[in-house]
Amino acid sequence: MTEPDEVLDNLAQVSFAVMAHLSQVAAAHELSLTQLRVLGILRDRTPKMAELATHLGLDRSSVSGLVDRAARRGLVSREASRDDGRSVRVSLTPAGADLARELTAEVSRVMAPMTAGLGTADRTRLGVLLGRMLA
Amino acid sequence: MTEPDEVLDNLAQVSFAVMAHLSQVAAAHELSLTQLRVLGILRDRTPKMAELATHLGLDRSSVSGLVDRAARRGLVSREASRDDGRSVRVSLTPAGADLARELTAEVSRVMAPMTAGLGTADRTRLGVLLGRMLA
DNA sequence: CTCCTTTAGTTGGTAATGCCCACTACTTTA
DNA sequence: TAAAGTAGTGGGCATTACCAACTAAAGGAG
Repeated sequence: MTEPDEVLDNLAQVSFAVMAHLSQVAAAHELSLTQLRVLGILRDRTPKMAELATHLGLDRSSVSGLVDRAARRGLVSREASRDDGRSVRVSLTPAGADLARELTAEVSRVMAPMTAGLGTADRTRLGVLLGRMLA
Repeated sequence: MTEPDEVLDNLAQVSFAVMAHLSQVAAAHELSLTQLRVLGILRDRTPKMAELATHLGLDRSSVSGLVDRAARRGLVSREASRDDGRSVRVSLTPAGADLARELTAEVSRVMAPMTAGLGTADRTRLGVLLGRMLA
């Protein structure tokens, strides 16, 4: 086969499409893709800055500014950790949680067409296969 | 079920993992994700600036600088279109083509572990399902 | 054939991203 | 208690990507 690898190629292609959709939703709310991601992460977590950085695959200093800007918009807040005077926990504000919910719904809506061509069974199968890749 | 949508959720998750891998390969060669993408696109195309912009989902002005920087590194070149004195065609230089090949191989290598947990049959099935989404 | 409009691309200005490095402040270890 | 390590911030930098304004080249209407 001359194919570099069809699965990986398709996977990359689809991933770019997903990113385009996510960026679109983010942009519609004046957010960057990273900010959208932050809100998504904070939906079910309250990490320290360093943990958030690891999660995002970014430098700590990058996350500082990121959280700064999100905080300035009233979407997240910092709370000093009581057990460790150095750390800071980041969490969603009520407004941030509202926005996160809204974004989640909108992402579902925007991404839905991507799997529209698959039948119910195939959709499920895809979900399982993707889930297996995350393990 | 409280799940918003497992398929889409997994898809987004996997997509971020893919992006992380691609970014990693790009960074190893002092390239941004977008630059990597440009090289990938130019592997089998010689688009005009506007076409490249559409393909990337970026503004024309963004692509100008992008191509500038890639050209400064000797990876791509601009050629004036003969039939339309306004357009410019972008193509890979030999060095750019070499790098693109190398990047392709490296991406395959880096991404391979993602599908390692799937058997041959499931791998193929996944490829088909993803391919169907691109149609 | 000349105007007028449209299209292709670049430039300049701005905000955000994300890196590295240096720094402060608080822990932990020795 | 001193030294080493860890958490987070801030400055400096190049890049990214937007918009708006611009130049140059086609295309259309009269």
